[in-house]
Amino acid sequence: MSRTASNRAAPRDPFAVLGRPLPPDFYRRSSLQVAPDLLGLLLCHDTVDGLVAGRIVEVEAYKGPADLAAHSARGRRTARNEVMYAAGGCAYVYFIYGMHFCMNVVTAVPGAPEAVLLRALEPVAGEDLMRERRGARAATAALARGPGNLTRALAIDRRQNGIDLATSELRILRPADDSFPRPAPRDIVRSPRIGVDYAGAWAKRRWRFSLRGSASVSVPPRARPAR
DNA sequence: GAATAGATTGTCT
DNA sequence: GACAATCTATTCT
Repeated sequence: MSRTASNRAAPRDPFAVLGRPLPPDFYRRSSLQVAPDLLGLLLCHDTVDGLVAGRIVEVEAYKGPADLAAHSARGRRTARNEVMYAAGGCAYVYFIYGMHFCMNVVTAVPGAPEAVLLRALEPVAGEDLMRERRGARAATAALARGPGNLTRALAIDRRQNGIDLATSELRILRPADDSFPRPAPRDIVRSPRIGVDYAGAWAKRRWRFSLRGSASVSVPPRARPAR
């Protein structure tokens, strides 16, 4: 067959084998609705070093202005969190503790400052590159366990702040492979968010969502039973 | 196994 | 000047 014209014309899409982007409406909902729906999807980053992808297994919803744990609490709007006020579907990346980046998915409609923090992935592609970036000879399940480790394993930093997650080098995809099925509701665990004790009653809300049984979830969702 | 401290800097009061 | 949507190693029990 010599029908190479169309092949030549089509730009190579390194993401195509992994899955397809989500439609804009997926992100234009409350962070409380989007958060559990992100579980099982793929976060992928294509850089000069190679393509890396992981299955999202742990997230947290932040819903300003009411939510006092959110950067947008009480309607706070600064240069740092400005992108939270944009339309859902882009990345919000910020620097914390002098050494870590955290990545969020902006949700809801323009003007509603909501986001979902991505806390952990199970490696799916580019495991060697992830391990190289993490340095240590870490276990596979731990390569992107925890928000700081996730951004480091995927080489995510300020440069990705505000970019579109459907069209950029950093994307979220619905997996094409049947070996990554949509998680059943009973496999989604709700628990309080991590590291927001300063937010009082808001810290007790179970706005963390994780996949039951995943070895990559950062903090065991259930407090250890006392015995 | 649980608790603690140190690293290190952008952001906001 | 205080502190943060963290991680790791170390030091207790």
